[in-house]
Amino acid sequence: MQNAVTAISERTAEAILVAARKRFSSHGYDGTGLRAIADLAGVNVALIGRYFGSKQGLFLAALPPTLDISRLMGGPMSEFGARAANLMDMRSPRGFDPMLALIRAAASPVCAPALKAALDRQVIAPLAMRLDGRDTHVRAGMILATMAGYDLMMRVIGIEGLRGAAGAQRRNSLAAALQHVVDSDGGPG
Amino acid sequence: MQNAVTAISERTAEAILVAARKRFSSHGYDGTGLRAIADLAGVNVALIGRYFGSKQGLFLAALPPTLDISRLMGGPMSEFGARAANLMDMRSPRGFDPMLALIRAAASPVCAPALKAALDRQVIAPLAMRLDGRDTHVRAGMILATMAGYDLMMRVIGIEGLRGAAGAQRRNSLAAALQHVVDSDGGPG
DNA sequence: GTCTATATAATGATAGAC
DNA sequence: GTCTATCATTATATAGAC
Repeated sequence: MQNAVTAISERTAEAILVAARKRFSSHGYDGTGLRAIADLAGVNVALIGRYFGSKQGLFLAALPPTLDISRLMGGPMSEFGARAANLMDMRSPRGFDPMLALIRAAASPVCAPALKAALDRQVIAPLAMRLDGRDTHVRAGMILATMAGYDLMMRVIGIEGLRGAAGAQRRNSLAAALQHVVDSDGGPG
Repeated sequence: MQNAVTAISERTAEAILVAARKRFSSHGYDGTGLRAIADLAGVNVALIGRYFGSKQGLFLAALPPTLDISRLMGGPMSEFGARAANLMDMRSPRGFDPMLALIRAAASPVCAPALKAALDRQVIAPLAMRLDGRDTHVRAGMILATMAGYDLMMRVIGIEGLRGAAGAQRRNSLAAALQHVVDSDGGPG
């Protein structure tokens, strides 16, 4: 099925998306130029305009679909903290990482609304549904906030307090913090 | 005391710093142009170069000195969670906010090292010293991560799970999460 | 489907008049 | 101390050749 305006090469579009995710993930939205993406994808800059219309269009096509928490949800909630901490620890420091992309792109006012919509629908809602007790949406928000804050401090900024410690200490601390939110019923402390 | 190169107006330098903090706080480092800062400060663009050398020089002069946690530390650690949650809730949505500036500027590779140094020295170290038990630096890192993640999700992105809830629920959830890290001794789960 | 070429605007930075 | 003027560069976006 051909596009109405111009013919489309599926592999070119995919190469642009892959490059865009890498670049947005490592340099944020404002810090990323279309030329850098095009070079990384090995295609001409003009093709980005042809395929995605604008920089913002490319961002919308690249990032929100990657916010998938199925691996996080696979298992009992009594082990959520440990499971999440292990998943966050296993990721390679290089390449594309949806959480890093999210953190770095959030700085841009043009990205925040799209991220908000995607997070509410694809992360908060399903996560809240798995929580027992009160204030499930607030606690789901706190879980996401804890994971994002951990990545911000550990991987984006790299504070010594976290990076200088043993991996087991980090995992334990993160797992405990997450599990505490899961297990709490949301009532006042 | 005059500068070696050119004469200095203290009030002009301060106006530039104030404007830079506001702008970096709301639009990040890459999303902020020197002209926007100059306009907001009511001064000429060229003066920024004269006073701070470069955009990076201005950032280094503007942001790190504002990372002050003395108000957070004033009081017993048994009430740290509630105190922090209240402080984070009281801030006005407008104007300069060091935490928002930190979150939005961290996206830039040129800013992260300076932020890391400032956070390690001015936040993690004094906070870890106030914690009892084991792994004090990791837990101090988790406390900072939780607060930053909360602001990222609540104020920068504004996910509905947090923003759509009553203030008391948010404060309780944040306070409980922070206090749990303070009270834990750092041992495994 | 992909390219060259370009329009238009904004960027950070600096030289030098006043 | 502050300004005008301008530099070289880069940005996003488009028109149109092939």
